[in-house]
Amino acid sequence: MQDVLAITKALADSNRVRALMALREGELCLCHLIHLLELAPSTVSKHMSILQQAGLVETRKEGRWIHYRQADAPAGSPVHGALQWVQEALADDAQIQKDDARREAVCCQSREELAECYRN
Amino acid sequence: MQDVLAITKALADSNRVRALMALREGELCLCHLIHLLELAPSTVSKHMSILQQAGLVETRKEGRWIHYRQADAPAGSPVHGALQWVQEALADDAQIQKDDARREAVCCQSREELAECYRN
DNA sequence: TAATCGCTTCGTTAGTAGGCGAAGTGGCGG
DNA sequence: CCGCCACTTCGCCTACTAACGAAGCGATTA
Repeated sequence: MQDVLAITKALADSNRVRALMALREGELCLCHLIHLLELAPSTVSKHMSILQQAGLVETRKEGRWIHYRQADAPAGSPVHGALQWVQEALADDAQIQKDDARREAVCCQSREELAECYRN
Repeated sequence: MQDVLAITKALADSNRVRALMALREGELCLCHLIHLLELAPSTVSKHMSILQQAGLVETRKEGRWIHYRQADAPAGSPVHGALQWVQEALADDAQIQKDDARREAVCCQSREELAECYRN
């Protein structure tokens, strides 16, 4: 029960759902997600931590960057089912499509542009 | 997005999940659910209203009783997918199995026993 | 038609969750 | 090894949510 509730609670916030959907087509590091969601670094970090606790997201450390990706849980597991469900349910969502476009732009930004969010 | 969030928020509370799972094998009226969850009538009413708003449950009015049942949403819809997912994820859950046993007992209770929750 | 029944709505209270900025942590580069 | 960079943790504030009892509402029963 607790693991299921961790998943549903993680999915019960629009910013976390947007972040999770942004990871559909490959991994992103935190600064990408900060730009995508337009929230403070500490806020996004907390959101990703909640997604990770629920098992929906995994991380990969590369130097001082942390790359987030959707978890590749075994088929039939609650996490796998939840990821399948949310992606199918939001395939045509307007906000997600806006984010997809923005994701492209953000990924093309230079390291300097991405780092601005930490300095201001 | 909003409809998906309504579903995940509805599923992000253990009492609502328990109520929803109790409706797997047929409809129940509010007094049954009150006994099952051991909460105040107003609280259970609110929970069921949230599940209904999310489209996860439907109601049938019969006299002064309101029977709740799981929604039979079309296959492929977010609601259908969510119901499938939660039932698969919690098939072997300990709390749900306890509730299943309790459900049997509650359904056998007389109308007087069921009505006590409104009087005390 | 008056009383009762099953449920809902209202108002309140306590606990939780999301947001931010400031300070802390650990890995890299100069 | 000193400072910087990407990220996390902490402390605080605001807003929301779950819980309850009391009062209200529509439908049935007496």
